[in-house]
Amino acid sequence: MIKLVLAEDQSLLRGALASLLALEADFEILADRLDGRSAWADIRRDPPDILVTDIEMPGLTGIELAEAIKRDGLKTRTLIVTTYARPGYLRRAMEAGVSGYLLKDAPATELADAIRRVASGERVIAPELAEAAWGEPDPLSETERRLLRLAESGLDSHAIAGTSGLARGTVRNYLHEAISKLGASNRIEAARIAREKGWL
Amino acid sequence: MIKLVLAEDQSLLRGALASLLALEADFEILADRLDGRSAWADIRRDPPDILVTDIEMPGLTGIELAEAIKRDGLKTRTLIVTTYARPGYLRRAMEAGVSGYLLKDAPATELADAIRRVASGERVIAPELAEAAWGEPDPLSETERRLLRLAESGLDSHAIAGTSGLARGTVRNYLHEAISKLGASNRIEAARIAREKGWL
DNA sequence: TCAACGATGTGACAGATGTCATGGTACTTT
DNA sequence: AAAGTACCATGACATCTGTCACATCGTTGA
Repeated sequence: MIKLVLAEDQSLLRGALASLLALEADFEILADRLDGRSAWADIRRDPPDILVTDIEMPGLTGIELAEAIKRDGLKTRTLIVTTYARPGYLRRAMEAGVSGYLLKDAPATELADAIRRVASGERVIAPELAEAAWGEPDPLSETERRLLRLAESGLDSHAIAGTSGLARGTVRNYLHEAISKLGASNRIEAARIAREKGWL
Repeated sequence: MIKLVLAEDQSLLRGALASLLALEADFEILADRLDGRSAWADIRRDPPDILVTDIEMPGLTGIELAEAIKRDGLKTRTLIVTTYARPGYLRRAMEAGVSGYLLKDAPATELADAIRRVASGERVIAPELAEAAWGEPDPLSETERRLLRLAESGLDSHAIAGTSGLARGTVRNYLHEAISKLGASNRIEAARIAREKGWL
């Protein structure tokens, strides 16, 4: 019997998956949660064999859950199920020691199969991503990432300086660095590129 | 027997919903499609009672499907199921004559219920949105919307002028209009606001 | 200790952007 | 016919942005 915990913030999908997986004779669903923090409480109390989780959730992200599991040395293996085919996400997930990374574009029938394979110790990566995993590494520094995020929301250099405690000129220097690293021609394009690659 | 067509581009969700709905004794799923165009072919050939559809899909959007159904006078009633709680989307959906608008945050059990209510002639709107429906109307002209979309991707005024066949100064005037209508302080913030409200 | 390095900051300049006044055309409404 | 309402355009100006050279300061490694 493979014991599962589900973490997914889209209720419709979570409910549908829970019903569907519950139909499989060899699965037992211990809990389904819509945020990372309550899922973590469940996992800690009674570690399941497999955690099936989204990445972007309120509270803790799926990747942070995987890191916590690794840190505490729990037996639980993590299977990420996400919308985003972004190399940066996959890279961070691998570093966090996840055992599987599927896309929500995958056919539903593949999920049960992937869960069984992960449970038996295999590693499952969405084929679309298998190669991209070894794509370019994230070139951004933490500061550049932080400022790019602020710029993305429409703040100007002065406002960014205010909220980040830097000088106006320094902000422009960092954004300039980000722009040139990403081959963009302005901060907007830079933010778009970084987001597409999963670096934001 | 309620005949259904499903249109949803996330295969995992589509598959899970199809399996789940197929379990209901009074539902019959005629087709499940991942793009608007092939769903439209199915609907035209043999109009179902209900179309359950996402909004953002390749080919045709769910709203465009609803418009096509209305235009051709088919008996099919449309139930939108989307991630986006944006007043603008809801407004456009209502204008297209949809019978229901649910969020993917809704519990899975609500979907079958909503389908039955729509089939019996009721109108079902996600409660979170019932009020927002009467929110501010979209203040943007088509041109402003178009240029805002281009600006959002990081093109500068010159590039936008090139791809849209306008003069550089005209582009800035339109963006200025959009910025002031939306109470933003630059084009980036304007694009963000418009997107959040569902006007982009 | 000293050099190297990274994070932060300044000043200057060209070019892009936001703002405003102004004017033209075409289409609709009254 | 007159007024109103998009739409398209130009010119001018202040401000913001992107770029670059250079300076400061603290930490780290040799």
